[in-house]
Amino acid sequence: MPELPEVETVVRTLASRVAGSFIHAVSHVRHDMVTPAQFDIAPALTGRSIVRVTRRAKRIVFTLDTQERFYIHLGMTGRLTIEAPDAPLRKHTHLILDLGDTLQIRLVDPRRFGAIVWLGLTDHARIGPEPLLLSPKQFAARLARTRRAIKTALLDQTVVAGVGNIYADEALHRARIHPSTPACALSDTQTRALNRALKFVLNRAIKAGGSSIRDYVNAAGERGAFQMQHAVYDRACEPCRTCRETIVRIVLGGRSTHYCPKCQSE
DNA sequence: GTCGATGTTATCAA
DNA sequence: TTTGATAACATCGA
Repeated sequence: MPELPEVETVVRTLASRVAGSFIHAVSHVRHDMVTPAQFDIAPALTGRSIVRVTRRAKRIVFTLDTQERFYIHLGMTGRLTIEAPDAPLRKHTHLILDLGDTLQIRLVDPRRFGAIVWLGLTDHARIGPEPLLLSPKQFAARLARTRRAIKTALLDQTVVAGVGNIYADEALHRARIHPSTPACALSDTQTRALNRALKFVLNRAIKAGGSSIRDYVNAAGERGAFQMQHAVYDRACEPCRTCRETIVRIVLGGRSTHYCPKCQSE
């Protein structure tokens, strides 16, 4: 579900409501979703205040009054929502932060591919740069280092951090690049086009509140609308919105990949 | 009931 | 070192 635009939307809908809040209690902790493995997250959070909520790649980062931090990753099916304490408990609720009489933050994640990661005062492990802040030159240099298919390289979080299956396909279509092209074989013109396309698509998706294909909702429980604007993702066998050619679905690096054979010829 | 698919990523082996 | 395959999991639809 959640790639950079979805996570950004969750952060935006969450931050203003919970920044400055005191954490009264922590419950429903699913301990096998917590990293480090034996870390007891509840006492670390209880009695702290949330100073701010920010995004790094697909991670929702909470900074506490102690300057310690933790982040939540939503995996494929995670939802992080603001709820009233008396709201019915959804199945697969794996964390509840009690922020007072009227406010809770709840993590619901059926597949449990998400994670609750305590950082403390340490930094994030090494992941790639934010795609929205990346210069064409930096972008080209990172892509030149790998021979994998460009689609696969875009999904590698150490190359750029935050792009997932939807926005990789969408950006490649916009840049008119075939997803199987080796990353290191892209021309200067192509890497520049892809850099621009990636930023354009991500910014557009953020404006639309993200893509809701199935589970994704923002912190207020609302769906995104960007799926209405998808050029190729989840549109196999449908006509390309640019040229009317039929969109094709293939599997690349184990992930379904959608492209237009005419706009994105090899 | 079975099979294959789903927006992610850590881990392992070649 | 790099990269491809697999597993972690629940749910839905054919």
